[in-house]
Amino acid sequence: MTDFKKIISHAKEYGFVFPSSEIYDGLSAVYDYAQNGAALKKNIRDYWWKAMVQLHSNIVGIDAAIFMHPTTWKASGHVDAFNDPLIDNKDSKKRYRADVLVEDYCAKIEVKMEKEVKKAAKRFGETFDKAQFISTNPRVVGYQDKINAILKRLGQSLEKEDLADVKALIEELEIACPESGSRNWTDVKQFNLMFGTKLGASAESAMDLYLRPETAQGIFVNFLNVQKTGRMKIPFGIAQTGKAFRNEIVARQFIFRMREFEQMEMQFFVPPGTQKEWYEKWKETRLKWHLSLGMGEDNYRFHDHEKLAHYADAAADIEFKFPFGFKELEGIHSRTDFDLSSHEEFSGKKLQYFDPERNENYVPYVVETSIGLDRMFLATFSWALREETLEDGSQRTVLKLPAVLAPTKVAVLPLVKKDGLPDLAHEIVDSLKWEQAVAYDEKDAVGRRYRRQDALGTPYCITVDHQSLEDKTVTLRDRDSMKQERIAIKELPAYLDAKLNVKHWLKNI
RNA sequence: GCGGGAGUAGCUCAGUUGGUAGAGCGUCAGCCUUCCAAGCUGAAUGUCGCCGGUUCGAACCCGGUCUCCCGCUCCA
Repeated sequence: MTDFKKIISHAKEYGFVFPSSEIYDGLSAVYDYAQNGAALKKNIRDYWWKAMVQLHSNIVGIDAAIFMHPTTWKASGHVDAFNDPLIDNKDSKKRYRADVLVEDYCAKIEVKMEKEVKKAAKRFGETFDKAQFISTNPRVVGYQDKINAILKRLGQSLEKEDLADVKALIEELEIACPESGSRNWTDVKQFNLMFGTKLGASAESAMDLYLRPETAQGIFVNFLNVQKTGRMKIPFGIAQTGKAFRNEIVARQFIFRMREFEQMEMQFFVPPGTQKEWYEKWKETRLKWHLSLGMGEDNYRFHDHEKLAHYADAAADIEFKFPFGFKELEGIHSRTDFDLSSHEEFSGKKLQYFDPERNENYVPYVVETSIGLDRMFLATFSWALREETLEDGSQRTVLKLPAVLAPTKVAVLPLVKKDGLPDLAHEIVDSLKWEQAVAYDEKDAVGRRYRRQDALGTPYCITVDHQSLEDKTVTLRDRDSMKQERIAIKELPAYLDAKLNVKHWLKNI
């Protein structure tokens, strides 16, 4: 594994990833995919789409808009979950969610209250009436009233977005930083992780909108449309790739966490009660997809969530060993019927499926697979980049991308640029370009051209020499082994197809 | 958001006590034709991140600002 800085500069130098608007000093946590990066990204996307949509007769793909009706985000829980009031402690420099600080404070009172109840239980023994005690003991009632008052005030302040009062509450309760014990707080600031924008050109008639923070909701709101028009029978899936946007407080680590990013998602709709087995099945299926690329079993691991999001009854990540450690690459979530039920509630429309086998209507349960395309790009790119020391002691930089994903599959190189070799090379380019991404290069010594293609991740180089003119054969050089073999020009399409066709890569999935 | 470090050619980096910029690699053109970078000749490319200040004079000193990296924090 190469060091992270090297990866970033290689991505820039060889036309994979550029900082956005670089001539204006860039834009924080926004990057552009360049000529080779866009090709690699597209190949990853296609590889996913083929595995998920094309190879599954019961999964279809859609492309929902980035803008959605604002109520969508109320139903999904994002308006609440992605809106955090945060406060910093000036001494410890730690940041907390202001509401959590207050809630933790209440939890402490509750602990005291329980102690009181336990003590009483001991004292009264058999005759202890717990409910009676809680509702009549003045000290316990006092605790309860206090908790209720605090939470009520917190709720109201958050509702009104009265952040000054949230701070006042923290100060009045004399809540101290758990780390430093200090009560030296900053003001409470509201962080909204969703990007807001306006629909409508004139200010008065404009409607507040959000750029979608996840693509999943575009699938949920279309659930019934797809089910009916596609005559889909449960279990079935809807897949989608597309951009999502999050106003991360800290977005960093190159393209790992960007404010604008692309997701590849599939929501799989199943009968209630069967979600657990489908969850396990998709965990396994998705891991197989990753392993099919040959980037090493040891570089992946599952991480099961202890703490679950508001919509999930089970969740796991597939983590990949990035240059900065194991990090989330893909999530598999059992989302229950939370989303569809919530959309039913907010829209007043039924989002149910009639199951002829069960002879009943129900809101399906959902198992989601969600992978970050940019993260997959970074995983692939960082895994592939190597500095190799060869047997003769010389060095080479090589990008060992899985061949099926490489931006350029074949480079055709005339050994020298005379004697008609370029003409034959161009003929070969023209014959191959319908099936493969092909490059042509005649500049510099052929060894140097091999190294150039190595750095770009091109898996095969075809060299046209003088013998080629006589017997219509060329040499074919393999990027990883650097070995060459002589092959007839007319055999090239079949040879390349055997190495590069997606079906050979995905056959075990 | 806090703390630390850094921004000079496409990349990696020099640049002395302030005197208006260099190297290596890469790129381009040509020569040479040789199957694994670093042969020869020539060339292009910089408002020294940006703005302001001090100074006769700023890549260098001062202030501000933007961006990137590391750690903390936050997030799925």
